Amino acid sequence: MPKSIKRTYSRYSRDATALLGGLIREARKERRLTAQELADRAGISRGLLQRIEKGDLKCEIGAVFEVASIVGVTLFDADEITLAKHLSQIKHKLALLPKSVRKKAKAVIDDF
Amino acid sequence: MPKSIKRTYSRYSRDATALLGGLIREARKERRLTAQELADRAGISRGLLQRIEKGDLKCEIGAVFEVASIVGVTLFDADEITLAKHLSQIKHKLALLPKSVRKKAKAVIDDF
DNA sequence: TTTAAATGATCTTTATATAGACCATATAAT
DNA sequence: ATTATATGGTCTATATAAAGATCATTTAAA
Repeated sequence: MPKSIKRTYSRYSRDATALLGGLIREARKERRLTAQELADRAGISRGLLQRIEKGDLKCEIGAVFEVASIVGVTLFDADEITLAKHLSQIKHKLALLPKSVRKKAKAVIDDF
Repeated sequence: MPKSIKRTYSRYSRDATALLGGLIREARKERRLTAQELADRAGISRGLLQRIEKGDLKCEIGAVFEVASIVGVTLFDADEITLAKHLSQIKHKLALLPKSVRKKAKAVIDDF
């Protein structure tokens, strides 16, 4: 990372991450798990769980999804079977699409 | 990070991340954007976009959500208004919950 | 078929996310 | 009210994610 990373995030990204974190926190409390307990189960530190629940955009998605699934917050509101089905469908559809996206070589000069 | 991080991920986390990446790739191609173009728009490198589309669990969630929203892949299948509403609802519900989770001080000895 | 472009992969450098420890505060239960 | 505990924050060391460059391969279009 040569130049320091200063990403900008859209409102949607910020809201979505904050909502996900809030849902996780709510689900954790409903299940009466302490932050430390949930962090242990997910194999992460308590500090990272705090950031996830706060909606910090700079957490790795794997850790977020792991915590979410432990407390029952599903992103695709899908059970495993449905999720796997969606996954195979996507792979199938992607196999049918062109492998690479090509731009038109030249713009059409249509106004002479 | 004293000890090297070797996280384990559940099948759900892996599938969900892979599905999300696949949906992003599909949406990108439908919109006829090259990987470089999408990466530029999201303010990330092409390499990171590649990992996101492959379903790499170790990408920051902010970058993933940003890319997803650019190509129109919504996680909460919610427009911004609905998302904001959910967000405020969550905050409200969290305000009503106990601030900290407490364990019962002592186990009940119920078998004498 | 030819060719230019898109993709996939690898490597290096550097910024940074994370673990783990610590401390202060808040708070639930006694 | 007291007290033990959960939470929130800070700090340091270190593993690692990301940028950017490069190269090979694939592939869509001419």
